[in-house]
Amino acid sequence: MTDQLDNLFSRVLSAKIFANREMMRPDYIPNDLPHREDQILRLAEILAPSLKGSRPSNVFIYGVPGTGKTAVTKYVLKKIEDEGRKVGISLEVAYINCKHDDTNYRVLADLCESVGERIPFTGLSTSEVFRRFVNLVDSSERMIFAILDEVDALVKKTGDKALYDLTRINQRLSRTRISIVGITNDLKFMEYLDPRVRSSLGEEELVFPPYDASELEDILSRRASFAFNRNTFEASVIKLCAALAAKEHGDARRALDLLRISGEIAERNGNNKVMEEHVRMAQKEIEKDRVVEVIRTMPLHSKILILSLHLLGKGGSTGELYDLYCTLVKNMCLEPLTQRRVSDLINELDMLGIANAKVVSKGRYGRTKVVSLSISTKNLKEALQEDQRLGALIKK
DNA sequence: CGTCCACAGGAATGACGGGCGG
DNA sequence: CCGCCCGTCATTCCTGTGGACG
Repeated sequence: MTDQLDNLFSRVLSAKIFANREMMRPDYIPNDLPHREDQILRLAEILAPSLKGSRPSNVFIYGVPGTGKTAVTKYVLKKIEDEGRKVGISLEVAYINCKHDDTNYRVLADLCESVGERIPFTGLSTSEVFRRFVNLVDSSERMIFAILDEVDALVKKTGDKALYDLTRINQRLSRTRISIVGITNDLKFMEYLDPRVRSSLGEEELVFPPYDASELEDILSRRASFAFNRNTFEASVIKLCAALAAKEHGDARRALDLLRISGEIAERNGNNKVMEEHVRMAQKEIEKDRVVEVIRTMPLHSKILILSLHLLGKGGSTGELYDLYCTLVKNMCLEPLTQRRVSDLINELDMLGIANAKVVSKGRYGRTKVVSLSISTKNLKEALQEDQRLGALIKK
């Protein structure tokens, strides 16, 4: 054992692939954002009036995941903050990820906290938090930027009340000004909104197009030239990562993850060069980790449902699936959920990409949803192995 | 061309637990 | 400690519907 460990340590220590691994992490904000010059300029243009003490327009930013929306926003606001400090204007930036904080309450609570007020995790009414926020913020003169990242998650879940309140907040403030930057992955997001919110939130709009393969390649090679040591990767590796990510809607985050994990795999294997096969392994690993992690943390009934899906083999109607699920549940001496609830669970699985669900009409023999599992048995096994009873039921 | 199956999926409501102010 | 408000999960009841069959 000691030998093996020594061996491992020496391999890790002698690995010379990464020069600066931090730069490959998804939350790293680089100093240059290639192919986003237009957006940077445009956003800065919109927000710059804050430096002269007037309230900039609210901005709305669209773009599919991994197109640099968050990075550009953070980058520009950081520059503006710096500049504000120089000219002696107090600017505050509240960054809120609405996917993580997807209730009106938590968004407000986060806003409060970012201006320095501790708010109980729960317990107060939402309007009380709102009132506190207004009072606090207006106690002195300042400019606040509220960045609502992935704001579509919030609205889809709880409606646009919070947004409405926020857009109207300026009318209740006498000294402080708030400007809202909304970021969304959903291009049709505006349709969900109340027209009043739409017009005040969308004073300015900014679209981030997806990166194409050559842009991704450029981004990757720039980043890699800092993060990796010299001569540790082939140009073809970068090309492959870019191509794979371009297929996933031009997601730069995905591309960077892919490259980083490829590097890690190469390092783990004791190679001193990243090869194409490492990239392919990395892609499998990313997918596996995602799926396994998601399933592992699911509630029991969802797991049983997945298992039923697996046992059903190649697709089945909700009716068949529900029957199988019920017998499985009863065998475990549990009460089955209603069909209605299961229907929601199926949709959830579909959203997560674990299952495929498609409504099919069979004429007068009804309408149903044909569901099938879209993950490999191997990954399923790994995800369910913690639960003996479920794991044992997996087919060969 | 109307019927009618086998569900989809919306709305309302309830049970429950966490966490606060008082 | 109680009462309040919250979010989450679940149930019940319900209306809607694509298209093969007759």
